[in-house]
Amino acid sequence: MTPSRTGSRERYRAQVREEVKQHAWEQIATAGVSALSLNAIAKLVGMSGPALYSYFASRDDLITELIRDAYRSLADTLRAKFDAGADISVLAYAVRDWALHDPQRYFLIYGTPTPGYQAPDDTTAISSEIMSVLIEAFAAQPSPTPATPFDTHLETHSGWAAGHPVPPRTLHQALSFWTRLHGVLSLELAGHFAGMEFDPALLFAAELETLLPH
Amino acid sequence: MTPSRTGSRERYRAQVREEVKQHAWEQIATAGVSALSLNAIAKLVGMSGPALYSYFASRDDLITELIRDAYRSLADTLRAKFDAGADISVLAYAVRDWALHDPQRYFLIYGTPTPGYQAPDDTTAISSEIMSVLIEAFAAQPSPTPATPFDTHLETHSGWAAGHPVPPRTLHQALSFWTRLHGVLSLELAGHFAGMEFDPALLFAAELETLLPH
DNA sequence: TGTACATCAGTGAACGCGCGTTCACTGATGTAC
DNA sequence: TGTACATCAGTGAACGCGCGTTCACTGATGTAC
Repeated sequence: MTPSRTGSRERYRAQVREEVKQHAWEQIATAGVSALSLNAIAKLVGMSGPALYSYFASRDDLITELIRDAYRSLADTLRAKFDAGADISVLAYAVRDWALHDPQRYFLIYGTPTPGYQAPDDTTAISSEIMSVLIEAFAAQPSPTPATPFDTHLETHSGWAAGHPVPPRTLHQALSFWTRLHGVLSLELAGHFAGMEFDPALLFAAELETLLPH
Repeated sequence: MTPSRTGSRERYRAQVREEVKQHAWEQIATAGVSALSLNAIAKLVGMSGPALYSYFASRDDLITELIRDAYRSLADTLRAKFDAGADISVLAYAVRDWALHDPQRYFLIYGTPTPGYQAPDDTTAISSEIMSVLIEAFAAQPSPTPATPFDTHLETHSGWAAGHPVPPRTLHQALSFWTRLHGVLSLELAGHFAGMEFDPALLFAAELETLLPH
C-alpha cells in the first residue's frame, strides 16, 4: 500500500516474476522443459499470454533464468553447509537431497544438453563456485589416497583452479566427487535402477565411502 | 527386380524405414529429440508427411524404436567385445567410444527422462543384457577389493541378478562400473568440463583404474 | 506371354491445435505541483 | 487535499507457423490364371 520510495511497482513486478517462475517449475516437473509454454503459464497466473513479455523477453529468456536459479540454489546450499562446518560426507548428502527434492531441476542443469544452446557466462561462473566449495572441503580433510597418472596430468592442467593453491590430488578428489555422485544420482533419478531391488541410497553411500579417507 | 518369394515389397519397406530412422538420428544429433518432426523427415526422405504413417504408427512410436535400437546397439557392442575376450578395461573403452560416437544417442538412453514416459518392456530387458555382460566380465577377473555394507545389502537384494550366481561383491563392481563411467561420460558429453583444461579421457582412465584389481 | 484382379505405396487436402511473438490500445496506478 | 500528467501493466486481436494426424483417393506394382 504505502507507495514507498523504492517503488511498489517494482516489488509487484518481482512478485509476478516469481509467480511465473513457480508455475514454470511445476510445468517442467510435470512434463519436462520441452513442454514449457508461456501461454499456458500466463493462463495459470491469470493473465493473457502477451502480458508475460513485459516480465521476460522470451521463452528462452525465462528458461535461461530458471537454469541460473537452479545453479544458484545448489551453489548457495553447498556454500552455506560448508561455512557451517560441513565435511565431504555432509556435502554429498546435501547434493543428494537437493537432487531428490526436484529431479527435473537437477536434470535441467546436469541432464541432456540441447545441441547449440550456449550457457551464459554467469552460469559457468556459478558452476565453478560449486567446484570451489568441493575443493576447499577436500583440502580440509586428510588425503591418504595415492597419486595417479591423472594427478600428474593435473599438475600442468589446473589453471581452472588457479584460485586454489592445493595439490593436484585434491582437485582430482573434487572431480571424482562430482562425477561419482552424479553417476549414481542421475541413473537413480532417471529410473535406471527400477526393477533392481537394492536401495540406491546404499549404493550412493558406498560410492561416497570411496571418496573418504578410511 | 526378381520379385522373390520373400517379397520385394517387404524389402523396400525395410529400406525406407531405415532411411527414415537415419534422418531421425540426424535431427536428434542436430537439435535434440524434442525437435524431431515427422513432417520434416518426410520432406528429407522425399515423401509427403502422411506417407510415414504406413511405416510408423506415430511420432512416439518412431522415437521408441530409436530408443530400442540404441539399447540394442550398445548391448550388442559389449556382448561382441566380451565374447571376443575383452576384459573390463576394453569394455570400458567400448562404452566410451560408443558414447562419443553419437552423444545424443547416448543421452536418448541415459539422459533426462521424460516425465510420464514408460519404457517398453523389451528395452528394460536389453538394459539387463548390458548388466549381464558387465557381471560376467567382473566375475572373470580377480576381485581383491574389500566388501562393503552395500555388498551385505546386496546379499538379500539381488533377485534382479538371479541368472548370475556370483558374490554380491561382483554385482557391486558391475554397478559401480556403470555409475562411475556414466558419471564422467555424461558430464563430459554435456560440456560440463568446458573451461577446465584437463583431458577428460584421463579422468575417465583414472575412474576406470579404481575398478580394476591393482 | 497376356490379361484381370488385388494389393498397397504415396498424395493432397483438410482438421484442429497451440505455439511464440507484435502491436495498438485502454485503464489503472503513482508522481508532481 | 486536489488536480494534471506521465508511467506502465495488461488486453485482445492478429500473424504466421509447423505440428501430428485422418481420410478419400490415384496410380503403380505384384500375383494368379
